[in-house]
Amino acid sequence: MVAEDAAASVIEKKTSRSKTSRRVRLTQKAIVAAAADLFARNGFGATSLDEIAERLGATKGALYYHIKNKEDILRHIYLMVLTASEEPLAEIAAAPLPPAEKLGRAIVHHATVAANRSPAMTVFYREHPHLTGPFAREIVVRKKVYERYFEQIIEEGQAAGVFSRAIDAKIATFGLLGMCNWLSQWYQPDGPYTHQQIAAMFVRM
Amino acid sequence: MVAEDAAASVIEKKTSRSKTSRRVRLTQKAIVAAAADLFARNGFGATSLDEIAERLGATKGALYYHIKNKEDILRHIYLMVLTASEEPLAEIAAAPLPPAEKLGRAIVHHATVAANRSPAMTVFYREHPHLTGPFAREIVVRKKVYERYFEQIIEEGQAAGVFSRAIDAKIATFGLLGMCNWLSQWYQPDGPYTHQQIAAMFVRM
DNA sequence: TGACAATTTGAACAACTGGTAGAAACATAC
DNA sequence: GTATGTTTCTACCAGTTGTTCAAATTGTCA
Repeated sequence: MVAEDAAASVIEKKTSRSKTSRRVRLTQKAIVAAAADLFARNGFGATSLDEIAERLGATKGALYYHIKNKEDILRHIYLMVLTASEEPLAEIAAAPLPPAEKLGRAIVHHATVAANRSPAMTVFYREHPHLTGPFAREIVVRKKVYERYFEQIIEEGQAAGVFSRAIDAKIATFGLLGMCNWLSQWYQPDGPYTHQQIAAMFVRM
Repeated sequence: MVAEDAAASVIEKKTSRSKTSRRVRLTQKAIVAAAADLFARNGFGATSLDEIAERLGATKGALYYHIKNKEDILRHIYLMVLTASEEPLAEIAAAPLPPAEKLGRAIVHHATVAANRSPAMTVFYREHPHLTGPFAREIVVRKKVYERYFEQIIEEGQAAGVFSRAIDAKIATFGLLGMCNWLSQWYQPDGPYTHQQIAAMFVRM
């Protein structure tokens, strides 16, 4: 019944469009945002270009003026997430701060990205098998670089004697990232805690 | 070219099969296992029944003798994961142990499931939107029950004064589960650590 | 206004999808 | 051997998919 309602509203849009004789203004950004939402909800393989176009009040053919193909949309989602994640983390890692403070800020940053870009983030950690060619390899590399920042901060802390050496830095990194990434699966902005509060609890852990 | 090779090998199989006049023996278990692997790799929506049949050296039509439809396969994967997860955790939660020991065992158990049933586990946390009807609701409920066990153990520990009250039990649960679930994304059985060792490190965290 | 570029449409396409029906191959018991 | 029930194969259907493209529409600016 939800699907029927959605379909009905689209028909409404279409008829009102033909009345006012106005067409929709598409942008690459809007396409990527709508697609991220649908990919997160239904998966890349199960989302059709028709659905994406429908949500934007346009037709499938129009999409191809702004994007190369379906995978191209996915590529843009990955670039979006990466550009929002990498730079701030690199700054934190390079800042002249004690390791504990660095780690805290890094976790807050990552949790913020996970909470804010929720749909894109969900896609990011789900649909990488659908990326092909050199771009797929690039993403793997950049993901590893990203993880490496956390690892280095933890190693720094261990060398300085503020973090326990009982836990391997790699495993600790995966554990921390796992906690944060899992956020995008359950976090609701209108819940009892903000993502900053949650990040603070993670830091304490 | 990969697809062509695969197609070629199938033709080979078919001809050799008709030569030796032997057909494949299918079981529901084998179908579900093969499907879990493909779903984990390519996603539910992007995996066709032809591919599943191909991997088993059979044809699509034969699958339908053992399963009701495509979603039915997904249902079996979910039941597999749940039956392997629920009972042991319930036992741990009910055992007369100190909360710290309970939590440790629960984490080890969950990490073990995440590491062992890796493909099924990946599917479990990815493809729930493709479950429909009452079964979908049942899964949500059983997932929540599962999480509730962890929450209760933590609350127990907080009441006994062994765990810090600074962290909300719900958030702590999501954090711990996040760490473990993330395992299925990166854990390799031939890596430097066993899943027990990793679980032990998580417990220490 | 008119001309030219930017944008959208709508139809067509080949390939593929989940699902079905009935014939064919098999195993088992007699 | 035949008869019977189980399992797999082949061939097909109707619907959907990503992608292309000429034609139609809109925006822009002289």
